[in-house]
Amino acid sequence: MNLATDTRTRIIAAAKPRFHSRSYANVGIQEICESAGVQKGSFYHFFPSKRDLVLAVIDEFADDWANGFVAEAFDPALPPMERIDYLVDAAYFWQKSIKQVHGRMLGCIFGNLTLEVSTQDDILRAKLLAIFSRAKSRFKDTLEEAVAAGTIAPLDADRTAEAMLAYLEGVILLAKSQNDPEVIYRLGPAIKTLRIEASGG
Amino acid sequence: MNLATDTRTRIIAAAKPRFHSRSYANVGIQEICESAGVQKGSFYHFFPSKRDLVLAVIDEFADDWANGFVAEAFDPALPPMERIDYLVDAAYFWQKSIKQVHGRMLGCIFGNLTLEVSTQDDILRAKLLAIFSRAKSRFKDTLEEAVAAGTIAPLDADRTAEAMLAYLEGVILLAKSQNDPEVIYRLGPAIKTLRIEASGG
DNA sequence: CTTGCATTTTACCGAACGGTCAACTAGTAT
DNA sequence: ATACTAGTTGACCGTTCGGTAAAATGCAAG
Repeated sequence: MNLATDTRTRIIAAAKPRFHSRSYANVGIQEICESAGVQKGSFYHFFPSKRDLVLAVIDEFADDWANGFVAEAFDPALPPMERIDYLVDAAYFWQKSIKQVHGRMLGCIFGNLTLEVSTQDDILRAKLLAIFSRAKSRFKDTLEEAVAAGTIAPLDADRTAEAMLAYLEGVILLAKSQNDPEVIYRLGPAIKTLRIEASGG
Repeated sequence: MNLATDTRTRIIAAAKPRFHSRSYANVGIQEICESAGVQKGSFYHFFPSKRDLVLAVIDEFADDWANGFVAEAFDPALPPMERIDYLVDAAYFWQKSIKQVHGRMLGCIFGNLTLEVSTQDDILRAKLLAIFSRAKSRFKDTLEEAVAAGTIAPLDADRTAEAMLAYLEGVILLAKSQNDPEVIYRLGPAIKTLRIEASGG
């Protein structure tokens, strides 16, 4: 059972950087198996299909984030709006370090996959949507706390949270198009200028 | 020559909706040829490679936009900031009509392709980057005009333009993840709240 | 010692991939 | 009439795709 778990783990570990740096369609199962030192038959013992693999990969990336930068950024000890700054900074430094190692800016794997597969696979789309929903909730809670603390004027926290998430994804997209993480540094802080007013009371 | 031009045109016409609704890697040349009623050998008479086809497809989409909604939106007769509203509205209505016909929100082809291929093909990335650069310039000119007219307070027009473009792409990404163009309607107008202050005078 | 189960190996499937090639057709210019 | 050229055809290349099936292996419980 230890070995088995290890095989599954190795498959996911081999798949993660590949899906991140290329695309879903462009990474083959054979390549993943070779890199993980696993036979293809073994692969299909653990994953019914390629889609199930990418589902597991998405979960791992989400966990990495949740336990890493996101946990640091949304630290209740920080003043609410500083958490948002922290998150943007984290995205910047992460992309920058990836570029230093890999030579390219890889962007956000959730955004990448969303644009590639969400018209073709509703299960994948739903999974990605759930990730974005959680992210939005973090922003929303933070905004509500900031309003309660009087740090910012009252607003529609739900919509503004969604807008901020959109902006962050858009900034990373533009940065990827320039292969330059400095775009995040340049544009990221403006996330706090986004506002959607509360409607009707 | 008329017939030849027609073949090339038919190939591009067949390719456009496919690249838009699926992805670069997921659309094969064979499928495009079948849909266009063209033999594969004929395809390679007009396009040296698949990449050259998608380059031509990108150009056509860019022309469609430039001659369509963009020309309407950035009408000098409109007050500057209303042009930005117009563009967001245009994106909304376009995505909505695509969804009505196609059943799905397809998003922005430039954003889609950027996230899919820009780590794998620098020529495609450069082409996409050029498209984004032009879009940014439109925003920038508009912002400068608005500042000159006193409609908005002075700001860093270049960076704010880039931020607005990023936001628009991000909103479309999020809308695609929900397969719901209403996201654009909901979040789009907040584009005007984005501001990056001019640095150092 | 044996049964049973999880895991692994190996060979294989049909289909699709991007791209090539030589032969052929048709129109045009000399 | 002939030569040249743009366009078209259809067969073909080797490779890779996601996925399957059966046999072999290892291990643990009865």
